Amino acid sequence: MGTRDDILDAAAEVMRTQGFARATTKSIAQVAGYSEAALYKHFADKAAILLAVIHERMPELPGSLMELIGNPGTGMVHTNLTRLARTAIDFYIDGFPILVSLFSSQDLLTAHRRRMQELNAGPHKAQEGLIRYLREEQLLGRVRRTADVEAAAALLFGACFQRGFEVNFAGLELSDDERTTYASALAKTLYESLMPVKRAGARPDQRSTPAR
Amino acid sequence: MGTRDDILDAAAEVMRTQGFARATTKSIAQVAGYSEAALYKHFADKAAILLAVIHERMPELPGSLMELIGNPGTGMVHTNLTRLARTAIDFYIDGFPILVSLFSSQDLLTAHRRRMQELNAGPHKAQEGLIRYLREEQLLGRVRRTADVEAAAALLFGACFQRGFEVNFAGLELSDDERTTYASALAKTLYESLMPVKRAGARPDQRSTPAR
DNA sequence: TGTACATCAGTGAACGCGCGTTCACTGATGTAC
DNA sequence: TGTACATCAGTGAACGCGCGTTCACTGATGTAC
Repeated sequence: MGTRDDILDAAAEVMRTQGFARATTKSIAQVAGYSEAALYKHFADKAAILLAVIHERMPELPGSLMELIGNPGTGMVHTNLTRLARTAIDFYIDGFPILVSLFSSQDLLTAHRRRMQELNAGPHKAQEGLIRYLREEQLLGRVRRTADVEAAAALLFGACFQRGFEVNFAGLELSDDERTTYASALAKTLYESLMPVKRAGARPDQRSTPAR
Repeated sequence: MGTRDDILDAAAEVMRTQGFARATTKSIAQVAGYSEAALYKHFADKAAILLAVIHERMPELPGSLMELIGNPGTGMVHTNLTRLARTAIDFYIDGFPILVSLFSSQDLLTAHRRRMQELNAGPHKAQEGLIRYLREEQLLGRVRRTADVEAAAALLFGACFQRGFEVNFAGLELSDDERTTYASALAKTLYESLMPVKRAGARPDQRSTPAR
């Protein structure tokens, strides 16, 4: 492990369980099991600790997701979306407290923004990945040509994000099953707007587009 | 106006522009144009100020929305959803900084949760409103019987919520037009999964349900 | 109308406290000869 | 192998500062007679 990791773990835990306001050097040091002075052997100041937590202790939308998205044409679209939603729900539930702690301090937010820009990273990257995936499925004829894949991606990730908020807000504990069920419902409903073969009897978007 | 309102306005502004960490009694008093001591003539302590901001200065999902939703069968469903999304986007963009400041302090979050419970209010209420609206449209045959209206509501509000996050995170300024365009894209894509007359040529949910 | 008093929104200055940070120090480990 | 010194992770105690809060006070406004 190492002291540095202990400190980051402790800071992440305090932020998650107590909130930004209680994430003091004292409580971080106490949870980590070191003196406050020890923090300053490893970090320049408190802001550096918080930034490091945000960069190094945010859960990741794991590689498996990108793998999935990197292989369009395999599996059923609907199933792939379910798996993706399931992953995103976990990500947002776990990451939400740390993510929003950024808004506690404008300075922190600005520093983080700059770093994200330099790394060309950020939460939007996952969404772009999904958009790219859906575009490729469009080319393969497994997603309707006229579908607005950007809107679809925003809907899916947005619902997962909001679920993360709600869970943290209400202090819920969701079982694996509940998460999967929710992911599946989202993916299924969304997929109904993406399905290729379809005759719209009603309002807009009448062009009938044969798949492929 | 009155002093109390001045104080709440000032606190809301500081929270929005500087974040929770800088929302000190000093800066609130300064922005409000009163002494710090004046705050304590109107509020028991600082926590009471922050809670009052959250309760009284959060934007509202305005009555027009509930009105809209209270009158199913009028207007086109797709148009109604666009209007709703547009309202929700404004709401979340403006309210996000204040909403997430709750997570800065566990105590604040707990106090707010209790109060919301007592009032039987909260952000989920809007979502329930949309669900109820969609159910009525289902009865009217303007939304497919087999549609999962709960998932649909989660998708729509979730996307608006996340947009609020992104805008605040990146410090964007969205014009009215951009907001409307975004709302319309979301509503349109979602509506495609809700449209009543439809023959699915592909995977799941094959029951062909004649409207009404 | 004038006088005496009550009320009350708001203030300036001070309070103690806990914060982030620094400092001189310790003691374990490594290294040179 | 033993001795002398260097390095470095970690500490206990102290630091100044800014925080939230309180206090005795002011001065404008209202009220009784």
